[in-house]
Amino acid sequence: MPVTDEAIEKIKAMIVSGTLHAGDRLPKEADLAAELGLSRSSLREAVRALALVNILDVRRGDGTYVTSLEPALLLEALSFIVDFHKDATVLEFLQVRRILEPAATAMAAERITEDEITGLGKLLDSLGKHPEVEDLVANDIEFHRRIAACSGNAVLCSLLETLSAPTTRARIWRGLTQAGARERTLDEHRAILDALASGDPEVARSWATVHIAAVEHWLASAL
Amino acid sequence: MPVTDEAIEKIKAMIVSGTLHAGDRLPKEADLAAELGLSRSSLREAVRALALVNILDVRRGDGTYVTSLEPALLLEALSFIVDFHKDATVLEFLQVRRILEPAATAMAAERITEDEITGLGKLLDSLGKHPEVEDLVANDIEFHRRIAACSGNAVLCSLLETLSAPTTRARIWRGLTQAGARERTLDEHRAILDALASGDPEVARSWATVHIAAVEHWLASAL
DNA sequence: TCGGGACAAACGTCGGATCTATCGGGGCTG
DNA sequence: CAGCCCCGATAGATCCGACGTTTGTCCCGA
Repeated sequence: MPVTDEAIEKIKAMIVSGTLHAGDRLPKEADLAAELGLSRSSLREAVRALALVNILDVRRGDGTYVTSLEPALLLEALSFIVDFHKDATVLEFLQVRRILEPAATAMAAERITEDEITGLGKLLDSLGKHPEVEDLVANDIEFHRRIAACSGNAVLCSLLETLSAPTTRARIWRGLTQAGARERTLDEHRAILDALASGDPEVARSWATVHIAAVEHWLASAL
Repeated sequence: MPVTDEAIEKIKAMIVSGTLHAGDRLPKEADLAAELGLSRSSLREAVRALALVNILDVRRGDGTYVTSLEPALLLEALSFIVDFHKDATVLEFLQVRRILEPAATAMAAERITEDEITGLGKLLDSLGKHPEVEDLVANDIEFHRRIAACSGNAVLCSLLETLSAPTTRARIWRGLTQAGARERTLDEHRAILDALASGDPEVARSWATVHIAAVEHWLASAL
């Protein structure tokens, strides 16, 4: 195994074992390199790799730190990976989203607060009656993101955020080509919000399912 | 932005835009470095980072290649990230798994073949009446993995595999401490298999839910 | 035709030189 | 005395050039 890979494993082990805690600062490159028994160049490769996946945070002129290691931060790196998937895989992502989103919405229905409901209402209101497709989709994403946040599960929330991204283009495309898609989206968002407001998980779940299935079916037939 | 990050973006762009296809070989380090306008050292950092997330495959003495970019391969990198999550987050992962696994099982019920059902039966039979906990958990993981594979959704399958890993220790711990947990697991696996064999998605889904909820409830009370 | 060995290509590792961003302290100024 | 500015120390950023090691290939001989 290359020394660089070894270094990655060692640093990982130091964090997982608790030798290094979240937020801790690593020894400077030269020292850490000596400690791990490799050159600074090789160590830098290891550090860079860990920085790409948000494990380490390198601050030029300051030092290298372990990040907070929060699920949201680490799962964010997943979006980098997802970017490499072409349209052919989008349908699979959408199917997974159709599984997670209704569940998250149902969970949110049981935990959401008055303030959050009010905020969601204002969010939907901020779009006019006849919004541009891009604005509609942006609003769509924000709407679902906030609901996911109310599920109380950070992993679920981050995962949904990541999975939603690659379907953005598909949603815009649909809004542009399918008649009635915009109105339908707006209506369904209202319905989801109503279900959340009345604290009804099952109705919320159903509307979320319907909402995403609409995109999914359109996409499946469009491909 | 550091030149290394730029290089990462550029290589990523080359792949996403189609300039580089899956399986393609990259120019040798020296040439690519010159092409991107940076030193070999910096380029190597970029390449190493992309290799960590399975975008690139570096073969010593041969060259650097773009991987197949299959969802399974790229999502595999997620496990590296998941390793950093401590027990506190395991419950959240388990909750997500409780959402996905029943859905995957239900999907599998509609697509599974006779051969696959037979194979699953043999898998369960391969455990004796009173298996060791480690063997039971290994069997458990394989059982669910095969079912997920039958869902026909590679993204879902990889995601489940990744999410299942961090809950392994929890499952072993449960098997060791909770009376009747082993028998219960065996019985539930049989029930899931029966539901799959009869091609009944809803029953399969329900058993899968029950199966995972059992672990979840135990873990929630044990923490 | 098959096998082995030598050669070349490409990645792996190293050490050091130089640049630059950041932080913190000391001194100047109001 | 408080606040601001400048400067030096620190630590990462980048580059360079050299050498080691592995792998793939081609050629030659049995």
